[in-house]
Amino acid sequence: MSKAEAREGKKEGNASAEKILQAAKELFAERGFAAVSVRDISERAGVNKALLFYYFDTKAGLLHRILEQYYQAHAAALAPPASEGSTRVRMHALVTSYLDFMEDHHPYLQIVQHELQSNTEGLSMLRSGMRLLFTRVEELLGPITSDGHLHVRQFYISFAGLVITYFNYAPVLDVIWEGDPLSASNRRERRQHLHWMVDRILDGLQTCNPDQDIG
Amino acid sequence: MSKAEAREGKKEGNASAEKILQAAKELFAERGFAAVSVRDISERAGVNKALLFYYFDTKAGLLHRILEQYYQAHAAALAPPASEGSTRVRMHALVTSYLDFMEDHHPYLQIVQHELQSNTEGLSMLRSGMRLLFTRVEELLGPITSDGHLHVRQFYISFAGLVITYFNYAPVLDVIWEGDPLSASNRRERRQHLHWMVDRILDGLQTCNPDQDIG
DNA sequence: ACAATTATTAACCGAACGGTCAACGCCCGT
DNA sequence: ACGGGCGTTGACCGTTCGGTTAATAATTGT
Repeated sequence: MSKAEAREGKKEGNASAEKILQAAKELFAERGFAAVSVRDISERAGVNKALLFYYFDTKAGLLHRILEQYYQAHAAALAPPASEGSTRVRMHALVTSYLDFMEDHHPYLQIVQHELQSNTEGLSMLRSGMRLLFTRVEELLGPITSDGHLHVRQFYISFAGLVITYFNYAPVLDVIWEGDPLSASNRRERRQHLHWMVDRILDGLQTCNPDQDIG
Repeated sequence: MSKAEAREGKKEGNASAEKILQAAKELFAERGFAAVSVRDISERAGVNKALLFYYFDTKAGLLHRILEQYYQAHAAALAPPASEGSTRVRMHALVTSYLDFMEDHHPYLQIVQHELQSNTEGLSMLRSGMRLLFTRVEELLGPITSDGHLHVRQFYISFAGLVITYFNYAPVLDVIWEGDPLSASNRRERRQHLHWMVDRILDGLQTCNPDQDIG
């Protein structure tokens, strides 16, 4: 066990460590892991550069810690808030909580997107986070899809894509949208559209077989 | 006009320049712009490092050139292949050609995703590329959506998200899929699902008003 | 009060970075 | 045969990188 790992356990809530984490979250999201230097982070956090290595062994260790926190929070946010109600109601609740988390943790998606392209060890964490959401969708859709679990994975990645892409492409959507795509009214419009999409998909699942051949 | 810009015009098809472009495409896609050094690129291309600055003024200029090529190719790929047929048929054709391009130009999406997070000038190119695809979707869906152009932008980003996300998350989908998500059979399964989604959405557009309030 | 532990700092390190430059081989028109 | 571009090279430059270290300030247990 390294010094920094031991430090994590004891002094989790240290003020300087928190400032470093916050600064690193922002910078990794803005420019990506490789484009951010430890000097950048320490300067924004207002602490000495060496402190970063005191609390987190390496620059990569800092990212690791950040992703860990986010995945934990994401898993908690997707914990069954109301396991009552119809599949349709629970599906809408799932999408809503997914959207809420994205809006409340803006750097999260950007860091994940960056991590997706650089083949680091962080991908294994992403996998386990994904598995959780997949399980939830499987619970909801598995019983009602025509051939059970075979196609749930398709719906899973489709739902995730519908939610994620809007935030992912927000920096360049301003040419199509009026004003900031992340403004309150535009986020509301997006929410309405997504819930409409969920309903159309669930309608289709109840009346059709997704196994048709089109081309 | 810089030396390298002049060079681009004259000796576009130079063998060494092409080797550099190819190596850079691969590496930028694998690790992202910031994580790749010009030494990495020149080594994979098998040429001297200084040649990179001879043909492209800077490392950023090289990325610029690559994106330029890809956007040109993407625009061409989405050119109206068959403007005949019903909205439904043309919509399926659009999704098909989008999928084709993604499968044929693997580094493209990865480079774009990286560019999306780093606020470089390259974003303006991304915007113009986006506008083209949006115009196409607008032609197809505008006339049949209940309140015209107001919601087309929502469908646009939704369709794009459905197509893109699968490739974007491919590196971590292997835990949910069996085998490589990019294998021929798995790509075929994804295509079928997407065409089914398109049909369900078009069904909904013809019978419903997307303006309902759900929350 | 004081020793021990913890937190913080400035100075420093070798390596790698993007980029420059003078020179060299090579082909080609004359 | 030879002079002039073009393509190519290795050696070099200043800067910045992630990371270390020894010393010091602050806090804590007794």
